[in-house]
Amino acid sequence: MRNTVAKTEILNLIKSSNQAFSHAEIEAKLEGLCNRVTIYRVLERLEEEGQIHKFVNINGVLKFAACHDCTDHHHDHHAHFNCTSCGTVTCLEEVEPVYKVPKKYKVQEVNFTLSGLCPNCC
Amino acid sequence: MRNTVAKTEILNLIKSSNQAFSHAEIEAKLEGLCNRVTIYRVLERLEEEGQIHKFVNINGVLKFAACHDCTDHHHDHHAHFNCTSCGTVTCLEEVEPVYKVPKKYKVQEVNFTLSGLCPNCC
DNA sequence: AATCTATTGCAACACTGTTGCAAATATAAA
DNA sequence: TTTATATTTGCAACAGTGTTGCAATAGATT
Repeated sequence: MRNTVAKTEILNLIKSSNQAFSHAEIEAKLEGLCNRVTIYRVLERLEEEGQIHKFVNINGVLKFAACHDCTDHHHDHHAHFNCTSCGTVTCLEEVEPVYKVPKKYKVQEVNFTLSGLCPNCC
Repeated sequence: MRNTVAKTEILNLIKSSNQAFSHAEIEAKLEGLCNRVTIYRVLERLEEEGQIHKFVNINGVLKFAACHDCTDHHHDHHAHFNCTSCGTVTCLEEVEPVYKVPKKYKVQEVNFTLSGLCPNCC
């Protein structure tokens, strides 16, 4: 993947935080640095590179967050916390659910999103 | 809540299955019985009544499914399985994740969605 | 049958995300 | 440094999901 201003800025933004960002939030932070479509495409490539991972928040919106212990692709199944008051979504890297599914299902991905009040809003 | 044809049909549809339905799927099954906005509003009321519960699937789309052991509101935290091949979403009533979150977070809801291949698509 | 209130249909809208295509630009090679 | 080329970008247009206001309709109760 080529090095471009858009890529650098978006990656810096995401890597600098343990929060997950939506496309709209990234667009606001970039203040017109690039077109909105470009943001979608950069996010797609960063995910393919394994630098970020994406998931759906409780409102059905895609969120993007930095990968810390991933190699070429996202592989851990940590939980995310979605605050219903301030809207922030945080990676809970240390929280992984334990569960047991009937063998007839072949599980490939896991979305485990908790919601409620974050420490700031409690 | 008043008894209307739309309410009856939508509730029958959802209760007759252990699958979760999206708005679009319900609209297709009802074959023009009522307006699409009505479907959204009936679903909203059925959820308030505790007859169905809703959650977001892996594509960010709302899914609605019957409540079996709920009283006035949905309160269990069972898993859902989203098949990436046929798109169906199934309630796994017997699967509940075990996890531990730092006390500073106040968890109110849980969305635990597994995805991969369902028994039919394996 | 009359009344009141909940429900419905319609139109219009906001938001999220995607696609095709031409123009611009990063990178590697000459 | 210039050239070549494949990637990236901007633009316009679009599809899908979900929401709102308002007037018309239809349950339920009297």
